[in-house]
Amino acid sequence: MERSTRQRRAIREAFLEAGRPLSPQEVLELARKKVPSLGLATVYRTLKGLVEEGFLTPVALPGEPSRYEPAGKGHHHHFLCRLCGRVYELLGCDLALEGPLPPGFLAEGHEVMVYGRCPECT
Amino acid sequence: MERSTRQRRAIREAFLEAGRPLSPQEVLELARKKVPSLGLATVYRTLKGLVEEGFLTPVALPGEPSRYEPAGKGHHHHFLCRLCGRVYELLGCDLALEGPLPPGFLAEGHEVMVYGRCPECT
DNA sequence: AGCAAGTTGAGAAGAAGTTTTCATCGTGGC
DNA sequence: GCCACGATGAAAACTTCTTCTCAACTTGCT
Repeated sequence: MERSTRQRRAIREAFLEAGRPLSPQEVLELARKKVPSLGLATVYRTLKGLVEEGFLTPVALPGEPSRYEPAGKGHHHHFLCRLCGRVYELLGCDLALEGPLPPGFLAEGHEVMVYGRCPECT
Repeated sequence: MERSTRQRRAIREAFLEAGRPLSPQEVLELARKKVPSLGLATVYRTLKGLVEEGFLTPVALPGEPSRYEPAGKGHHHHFLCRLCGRVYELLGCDLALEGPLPPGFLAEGHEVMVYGRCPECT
């Protein structure tokens, strides 16, 4: 059976409190505020479990370690701050794409990444 | 001084003939048709050189090894075939984004990846 | 409280892509 | 054609991220 441990609670809370996609390293740092002894292996194990159980979904980015965010949000995209490396969620999607493709191509989905500076790094 | 070798010519030609972004592995396979003894280390060395000299630019994608494409093209995006893994260039950019950002965010650029099936994989 | 079984932390190990090492080869200037 | 020096190929090493191992610890049930 799956147990509720201090570590798992701390990791879940980290996501709810951060309100943005987190990398395993960020999860480690945030959750250590509550459970200082927390190890990286536990973070990875727990992330894996939370993805399988449907609480989180992975967010893949080019040349960066994956982030994770609470699942169940609608279609949206992300913003990566070039200074601090934090990822934020962008609500909605204005992309009217998936029409002007060359013949023979069939679109099944898309990802948009916006790069720039976040409010913290102005 | 920088020499013109069979290997480097083969790698350059691979890009001109492929007409799409190539991964180091793809470069190896294509260029080996002309220089069968070609090694992966040479591919990486040459790619690095071609990027520095401005002939190629890297194309980073989420969870995939970087592709490279001839530099100097205008702003455009890419299509990744989920079956064969090939990347194609999409001309133009319909993205009217970079306006509806939350306050405090400053956009400096963006990337769009479209996923689906390419003509080869229908 | 007692205990079986799941969980944890630290370090080792693994995976995947990229770079370095080094002996040998090839290019281009003379 | 000669030769210095850059380039090559194969394998080892390296990076970065992720997973595994295992002894020690917790949790949840009784």
